[in-house]
Amino acid sequence: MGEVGEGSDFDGEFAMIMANQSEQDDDQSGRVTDWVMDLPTASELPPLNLSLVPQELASAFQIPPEPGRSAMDVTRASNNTFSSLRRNSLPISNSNFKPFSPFNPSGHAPNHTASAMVDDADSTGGADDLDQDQSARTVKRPRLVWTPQLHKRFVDVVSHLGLKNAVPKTIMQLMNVEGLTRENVASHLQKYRLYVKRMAGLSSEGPASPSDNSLFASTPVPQSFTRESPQLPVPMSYAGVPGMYPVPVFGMGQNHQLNGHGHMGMGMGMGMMPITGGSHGSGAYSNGFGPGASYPHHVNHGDK
DNA sequence: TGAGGAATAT
DNA sequence: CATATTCCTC
Repeated sequence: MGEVGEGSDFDGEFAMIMANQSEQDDDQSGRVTDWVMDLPTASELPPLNLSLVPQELASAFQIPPEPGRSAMDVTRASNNTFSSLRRNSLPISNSNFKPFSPFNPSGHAPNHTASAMVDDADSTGGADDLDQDQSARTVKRPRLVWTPQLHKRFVDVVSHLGLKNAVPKTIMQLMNVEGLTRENVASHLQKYRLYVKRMAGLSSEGPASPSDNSLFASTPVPQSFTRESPQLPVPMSYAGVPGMYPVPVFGMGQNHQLNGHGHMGMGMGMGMMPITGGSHGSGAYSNGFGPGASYPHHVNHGDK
């Protein structure tokens, strides 16, 4: 008996990031380049238990005040949904909240939490056996859907890294979104750059096509990009709440091409919300989802 | 090797 | 069209 040396030692990076926020090192000598360390501490964590539903609305619908929800609960819920969406066979360990790995990114040894699992010491007779090795390999990931939220995070990270340092791997790491692969980011980045480039050329030129329903249109591109500024300190309070990272949304497995107008059914958003406290005028929106329709309409600052 | 990035593919 | 995958170069 004696298996599992490291209890929870998945991938270094992730662990590191989380460890940072966990540590109470207020050592901000002003040299910390890693804004990651800027992550809020446990005491600064946005109220997870904040009700997403306004009290008025809640009472109107007789919605009982949300039960105490801890980060763990939220995360767990997300994980639940997530896993059930893809396969539903991942026993969510309700021990600690951390970016679990629903599947491994690029062929990484699956960290066996080892618990109620049979230690398969290479079952020789597994010739035609059911390949339950669908853990990660052999199984194709569903298409990643870049929701406005995800994209927002993406833009935030990219803008903070600077166009120069914004490379897939780094972006992926800083986004720290479970399930996000380098390829995902690379692909998106490619398109994003294209968009930025195109926009830069038309900076203040050409009519803004009202058809800009593009995801990109929803998230303003940092001027530093369209422009050519070295690195203007564009402070941003990144609200990367450890433990409840936005779960990437996936579309349907394969076919389904969505015909021009009319929206497809699916509609699952992420359970995030308090990204960017809203002090900085970076994004502007903080809506909690964007499946069906969200952006086509401009933000209405409350009703006048 | 592995990663970035453009070119293709689906 | 939005992503994914491939291909090529460093």
